[in-house]
Amino acid sequence: MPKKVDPEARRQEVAEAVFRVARRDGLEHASLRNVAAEAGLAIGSVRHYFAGQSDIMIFAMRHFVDRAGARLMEHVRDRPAPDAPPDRHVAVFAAALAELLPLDAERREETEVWLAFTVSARTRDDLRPYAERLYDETRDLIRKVLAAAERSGALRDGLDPEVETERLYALVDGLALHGVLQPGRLDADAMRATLHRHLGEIMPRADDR
Amino acid sequence: MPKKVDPEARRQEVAEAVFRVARRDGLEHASLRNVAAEAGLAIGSVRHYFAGQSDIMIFAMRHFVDRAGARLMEHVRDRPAPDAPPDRHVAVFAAALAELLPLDAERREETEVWLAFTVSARTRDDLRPYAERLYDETRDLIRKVLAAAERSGALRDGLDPEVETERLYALVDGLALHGVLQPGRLDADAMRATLHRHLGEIMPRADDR
DNA sequence: AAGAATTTAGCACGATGGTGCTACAAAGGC
DNA sequence: GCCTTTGTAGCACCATCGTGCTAAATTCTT
Repeated sequence: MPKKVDPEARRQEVAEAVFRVARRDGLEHASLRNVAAEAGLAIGSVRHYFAGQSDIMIFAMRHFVDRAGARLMEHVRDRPAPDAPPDRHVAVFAAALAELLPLDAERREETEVWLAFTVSARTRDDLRPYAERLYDETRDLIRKVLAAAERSGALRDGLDPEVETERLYALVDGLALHGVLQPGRLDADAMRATLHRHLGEIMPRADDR
Repeated sequence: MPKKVDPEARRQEVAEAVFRVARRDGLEHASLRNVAAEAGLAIGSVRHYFAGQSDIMIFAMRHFVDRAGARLMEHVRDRPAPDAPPDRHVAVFAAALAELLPLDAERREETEVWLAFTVSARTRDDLRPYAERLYDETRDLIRKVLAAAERSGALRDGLDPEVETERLYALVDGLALHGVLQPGRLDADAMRATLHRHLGEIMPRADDR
């Protein structure tokens, strides 16, 4: 037998190459040849682990959604003790939401990949299920953040949970979109300031202006 | 001479064909051949009005930005009399911002095209200037909306204009993004409700819940 | 009616893309 | 040492794409 190779690890390496190409040149340039070159592999080698080109895309997107989704779920676990002061809660909420913004290099990369895939999925049936899953999971995270805020007493009274969920979700994704598309006009500090402004408004005791 | 043809009108027809292809199949499928077929023209015919493929893209995006920008600017003109009641002002603001959301078929189409171009411009130097222009113009519209709200007395006191501009802008674009990418999960009413919720918060007298 | 310019049509070439298929290399079991 | 399995490499084919170029069709002007 040849070199022992973990096929799953190989596939993930290829997926990483897809991400790099998508970020640098756009997802439309993630051809078999370009991806193989980016991964430092021969075309035939890549094809040994994937049935075809669309399988690469599907795997890459699934891999991305899995990773991002898992990391989001960690934030649902790592919530502070119920009797912690509201300020502490708000800080944890802000950290969870910051995970969705391109605030540093790593999260910028992830946001760029997210945008490429999620937009592509609009016109690609084979990718849409994963985009929907990520959308639902993210929305769920935000809903849970708001629910936790309410339980901890940090949240303002009289807010409609559904509307506030969509409002916060839209705000975060809008910031992410702007941060990725116009990096020169919206830097990390501005994104943070905007997010904190919003949180300060719906969680008045944490008004940190 | 052959049929008298207005070259500019022809170019715009081609641009419209680009929009249709981009919405249906994605901008990456807006090839010379596909666009020509969509426009009901022969390839050579299209090429008579454009120097090359990238010129088509550039013209199409410029055409889109011009149209969208002009329509946005109309809303800056059509503001109510300064002495109109604040509620009237808020209604006008909401109408201006609704122009940016996929609330009906026409604006949905426009939002889909906007997303395709604006995302593509991230990795295409030749399109980026137009994306930046549209970004700036839209941000300006929102800044002006907030400034007008302040003058009319509808806006809450003590708000930072820059932060509120970015917050409202991110909210609107986030809603537009979600509305276009997840049409089944965020309908027009939900978008309207979310926008009005936000406006009601920063313009307290128009609280329409 | 004739000529001329504009518009339309399309061939041909090279580049790039996905994919079927074959050939070779490597390494563990016998 | 040999064979079998797994991984690597790549050729060949067809489709699509942009583009240079040529040719035909059309209709206005004279």
